[in-house]
Amino acid sequence: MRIATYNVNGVNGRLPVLLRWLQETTPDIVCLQELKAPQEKFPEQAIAELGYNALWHGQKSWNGVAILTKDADITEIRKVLPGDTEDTHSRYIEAEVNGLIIGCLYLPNGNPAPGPKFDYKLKWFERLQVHAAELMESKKPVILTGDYNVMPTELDVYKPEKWVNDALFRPETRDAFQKLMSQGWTDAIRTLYPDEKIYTFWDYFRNAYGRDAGLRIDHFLLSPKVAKKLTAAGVDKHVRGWEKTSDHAPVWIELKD
DNA sequence: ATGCCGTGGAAACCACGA
Repeated sequence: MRIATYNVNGVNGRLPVLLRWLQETTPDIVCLQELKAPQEKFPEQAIAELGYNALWHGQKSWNGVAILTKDADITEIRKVLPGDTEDTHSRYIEAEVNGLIIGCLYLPNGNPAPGPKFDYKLKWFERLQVHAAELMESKKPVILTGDYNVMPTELDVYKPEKWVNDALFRPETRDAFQKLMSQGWTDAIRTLYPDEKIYTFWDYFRNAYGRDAGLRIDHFLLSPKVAKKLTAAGVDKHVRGWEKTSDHAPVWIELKD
């Protein structure tokens, strides 16, 4: 079974790219972030024509997350991350698919840091830690995947020294990610490729993709029951080279049945 | 050192992204 995550950076603006990638790789479950579309503007029919059921939580202009399943039932568990009734951003959606719990997240960027946006990022991270701990305690098979907006280590940044004061790489951010990991989650890509330079995002300008000046910020966190089934993981890097493409590339894992 | 590109939405510019 293949599960993928993809920050599409505008689900309607990138629809041809999304559909082409879905047809090419036919993942069984897909998590999308940055829909940048209100609930009623999600391209449900075009996606259904490729055989995908969908749950989504849209928002006008910004954010927005979705979970797609190919030929499988999908049951909504929640559409908001618990812990702050004042939070209006569509950044989390969670569903059950064939007994598997899928949490699809778009963690706040947090720049400029320090400042209120960075405070929001760290608070969101704390809420994620609380919720992730509950999921871990449930002993169920759980996948928490999406755009974490965190480079966990220096290996995940093309020029670490240039990013130390950035909200995606500051010590507070990396500490929060490590604290989450210490609950017992497995970083799928880094576990299979402990020493390789692997990126999931390249800026649009300064020829970042051509220079491979990238970041690894889209992650798959697996609970122990899922980690045991992990057989492969990777990045569909070539998709970043397509016309009218997102600045992120899709990331995927393979699980044995 | 830098939003240099790109999106969506409103209004021919702005907020936002990493």
